[in-house]
Amino acid sequence: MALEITDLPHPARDDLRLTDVLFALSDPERLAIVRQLADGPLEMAHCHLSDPLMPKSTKSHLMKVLREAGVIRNESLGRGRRLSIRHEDLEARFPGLIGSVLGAAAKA
Amino acid sequence: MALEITDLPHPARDDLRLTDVLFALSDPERLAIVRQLADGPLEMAHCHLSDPLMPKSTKSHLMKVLREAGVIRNESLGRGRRLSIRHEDLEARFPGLIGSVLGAAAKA
DNA sequence: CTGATGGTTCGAATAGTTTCGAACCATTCT
DNA sequence: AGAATGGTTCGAAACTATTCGAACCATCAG
Repeated sequence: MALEITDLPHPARDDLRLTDVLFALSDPERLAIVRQLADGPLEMAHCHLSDPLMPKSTKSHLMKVLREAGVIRNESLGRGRRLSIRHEDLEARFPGLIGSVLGAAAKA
Repeated sequence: MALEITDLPHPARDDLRLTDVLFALSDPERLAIVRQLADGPLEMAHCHLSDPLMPKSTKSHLMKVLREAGVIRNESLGRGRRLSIRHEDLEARFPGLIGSVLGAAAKA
């Protein structure tokens, strides 16, 4: 029996902290990831970064920050991972926030 | 003729960057300051921090981060300084953002 | 002018974040 | 089972942010 990497820890809805969410979204690379998820879940392998040569450990770390802040969900799917925005949880705790961030990010 | 500290540099509306704004708001102390300004401008001396013993250089630095991100305005007024949220500029560039952040911060 | 009040700036120490290779885990395909 | 694909974790180096004292600037009161 090993470490069960398959299920990564996600904070509960009530444990989401506004400042953590804002921090997670305050990095251009992470914000770009969230934008790609705006239209629905994506497999991590199909989620690009600005630099396609970026090592996978770096990409994984970016996802970790977003996940630990409660912005995204990261589930095992087949041999990869499926990423999605935690819309309902975010909306319940911080109404309108993710929408205005995505709206503002889209304009640029 | 000295350095004219009286007028501090503020970014122009079109130079505001979403990630900088989110970063500025991602610190609990800075977010608390912005909340105090939500109901209108305040003199810096009347704007409290969680720790009333915090040195003024630290307080000044927190204000600087908020100002350089374009979240607040910091104007000379009498012997002190008057702080205010740059509502119009923020609303023009990132509609709904500051409102949802303040709304979410208020619930707690 | 002098002193008191209110803030900014600078520099240095501390703390936290990011980056990335190496090692490892999990699933699928042959 | 073995090999390939897709991700996570760990640790160390590089970078960035925070904290705070000391020095300084600006305005007002006497």
